[in-house]
Amino acid sequence: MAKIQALMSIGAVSKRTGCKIETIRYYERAGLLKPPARSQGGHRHYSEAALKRLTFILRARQLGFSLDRVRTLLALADGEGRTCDEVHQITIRHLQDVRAKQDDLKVMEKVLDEMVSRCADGTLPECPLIEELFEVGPPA
Amino acid sequence: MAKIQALMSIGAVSKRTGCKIETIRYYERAGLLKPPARSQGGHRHYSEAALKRLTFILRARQLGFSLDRVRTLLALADGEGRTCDEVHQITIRHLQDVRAKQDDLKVMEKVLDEMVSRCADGTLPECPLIEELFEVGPPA
DNA sequence: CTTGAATCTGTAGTAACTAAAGATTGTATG
DNA sequence: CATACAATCTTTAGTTACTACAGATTCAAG
Repeated sequence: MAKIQALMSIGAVSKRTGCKIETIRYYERAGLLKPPARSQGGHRHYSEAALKRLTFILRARQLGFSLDRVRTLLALADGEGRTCDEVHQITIRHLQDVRAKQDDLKVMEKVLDEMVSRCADGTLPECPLIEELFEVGPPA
Repeated sequence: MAKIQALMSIGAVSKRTGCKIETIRYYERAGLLKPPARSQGGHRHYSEAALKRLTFILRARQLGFSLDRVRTLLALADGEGRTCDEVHQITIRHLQDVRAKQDDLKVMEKVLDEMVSRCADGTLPECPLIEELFEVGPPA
């Protein structure tokens, strides 16, 4: 009673997901994708389920989850006892990380913007930008 | 007519800059810091100028410049023909990168925030967060 | 002079891939 | 069926910016 499944080559999966072949193999090595069926010659053949799993990984990566967190997320999705609570926790924590990163970048942006405007045209022989970076004290 | 200079050990430089010893040596290997003077026994001795240079690197890194860009910046600072213009260009480009990264993070934040609020309490047996990530179409 | 802290070099590990070499397999066509 | 060529295979090394050892010296204080 096994379901009839159309299996895909790694190239086909790559095309359908936009994920490079090497990366797919890398995810397998990294334990995120289960080792797929093989042809007699050893070529990988993927099921639709495997493709879905890869999509999950790709989506999570797009959202900035580390591979390690993706691994955890997948483990939760795999295990029966998925309470949703842990997933919730991980996502919240990640959201906090994303916000913290934004704050860092905002600070960078501000300083850079000030530096650039202080040196608006780039025609001076001495460079205020460089001087600023060389200053020993804290940034203006 | 050489200037009298108080030389510092690598540990002293580390303490004054907050940069780890290994990182200082790494910057030397990476060609960002010039090989310093050595004692007879081979220990590094740094001048104030070297410390300033390290400060420059650290400051630029804090602002998110890649080591490669820092290298370029230092080369410009070193060379006589520093018009400031190139420095200006690099900084502007970097500022654009910083802004682009912020935009990416904003998108992530939005999606994550929506996901979390859709799954507010984490008490459900099935997890909307997980389901969402498994969806094959584009994210909501 | 002796100890203990500091430093030395060199290698390997981290994250998340990417690339390339060289061998093998799969498949389309004559 | 033969053959050519594309696709895939494994393994290894490169990337970025460090960090962390191990084992050998060297420095500085008492």
